[in-house]
Amino acid sequence: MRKRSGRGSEAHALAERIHSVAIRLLRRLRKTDAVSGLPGPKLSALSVLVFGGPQTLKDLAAAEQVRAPTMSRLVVELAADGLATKTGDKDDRRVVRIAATAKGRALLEAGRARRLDVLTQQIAALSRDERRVLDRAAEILLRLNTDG
Amino acid sequence: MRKRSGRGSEAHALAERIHSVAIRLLRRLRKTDAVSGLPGPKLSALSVLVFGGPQTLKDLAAAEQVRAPTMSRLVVELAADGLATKTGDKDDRRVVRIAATAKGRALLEAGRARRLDVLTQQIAALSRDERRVLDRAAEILLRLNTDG
DNA sequence: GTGTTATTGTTAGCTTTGCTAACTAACTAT
DNA sequence: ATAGTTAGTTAGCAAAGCTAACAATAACAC
Repeated sequence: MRKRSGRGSEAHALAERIHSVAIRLLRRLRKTDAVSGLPGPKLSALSVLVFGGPQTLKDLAAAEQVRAPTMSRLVVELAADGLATKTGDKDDRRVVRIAATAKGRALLEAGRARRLDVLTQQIAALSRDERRVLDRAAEILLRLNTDG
Repeated sequence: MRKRSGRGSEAHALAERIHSVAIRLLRRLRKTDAVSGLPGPKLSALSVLVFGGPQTLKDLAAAEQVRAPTMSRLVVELAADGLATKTGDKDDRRVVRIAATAKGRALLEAGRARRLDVLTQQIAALSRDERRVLDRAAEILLRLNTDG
């Protein structure tokens, strides 16, 4: 065990709390998957397609921090459900361009809204100051995730 | 599609960002599981045992927001690794009291530290103000999770 | 007391999502 | 041309979640 003190131990304790909160938050949200009809990872990938535009499989996998075979299967399943399309690239015939369909866009909005409904309402009930704190925290964590 | 405006849409957008950040954070942390030797959910259950003391299976499942059969299996596996023990209750012979072993306690600390090492270092590198924001955010989210 | 109901935990079997290893197809460079 | 690199897929495995069905025990009703 490494010795920790001062800022180190403080950072460690904070890391544990954030870790713990994130686990419980996602477990809670997952319970609504059955209602929304689309599990979290697919919803998340679809979201990247909708908001980030068409992507290659590689980029999509990177954006979702997942390996290529994992994303390959997710995309096959999204395509089977008519939520996304796979199109060969003209210039480089190895790559597959993946895009959300209109049905995918529609389902995304409905699905995400329902999945996040409780959380949305809870957040709406917070004070303006508390929402600002959450907003800034999300920004900071996003930065940490991307810097990697 | 429900119409959203004002505080509603703001809350919805914030909920999406938090959701997204949480997913990516945990995916990132999971990559170190192989190193720590113990996957996230087991580490998390062990943590509850260490910090919350011996528990029945039902309480442990509830604490981890997981169904009984899921926790049952996790506990069997923890016990197989010598990290936890299962003891029959004297008064009510249906219940099983689950406790962390010394080995479990030791591994918990080492494992969690390693799992959270990168995050800890990143947090330590933040400004004091940023750490305060994360701390408050964790507090708020914890409250939302528990109120649920 | 005896029969019914509720609670605790387990077993069996399914699903989803992640991985690595091994492969094909296609592009790049020497 | 030949070698190496890159994009994606396929196959097969493991972890972790679930429901349904069951056994054992406790609690309750009468």
